[in-house]
Amino acid sequence: MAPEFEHAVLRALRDIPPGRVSTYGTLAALAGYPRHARHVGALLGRLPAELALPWFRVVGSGGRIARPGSEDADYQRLLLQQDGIELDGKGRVDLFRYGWPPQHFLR
DNA sequence: CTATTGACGGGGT
DNA sequence: CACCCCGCCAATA
Repeated sequence: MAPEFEHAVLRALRDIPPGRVSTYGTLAALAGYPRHARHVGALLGRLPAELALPWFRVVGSGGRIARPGSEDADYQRLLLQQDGIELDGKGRVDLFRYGWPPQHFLR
């Protein structure tokens, strides 16, 4: 992918406030690349751990953690909880409550 | 050139 | 919930 894409996505990623989570699709859009959700996932997947970026604040649509069953998924649940985020019984994040950016437009 | 492959997203049954 | 199907788009085979 173009370096510009990666830079824009990482910038949007760093801008997710602690205690909030965004989604692959939303992050792509925020970065200026709508419809590139899959590419955001691919990028996060190959981020060197030493960069210490908040990759764990990104989940799939519906607040689902990616690749259920994987070690990354378990680790992500832990990091999210340490971030002050409560997961529901099925291990999902309530995006209406923690989603970034906020979208609490009722009626 | 076509086919396949994804840390994806929606919609339908 | 389980599947199934389609759209998406860059990289790879």
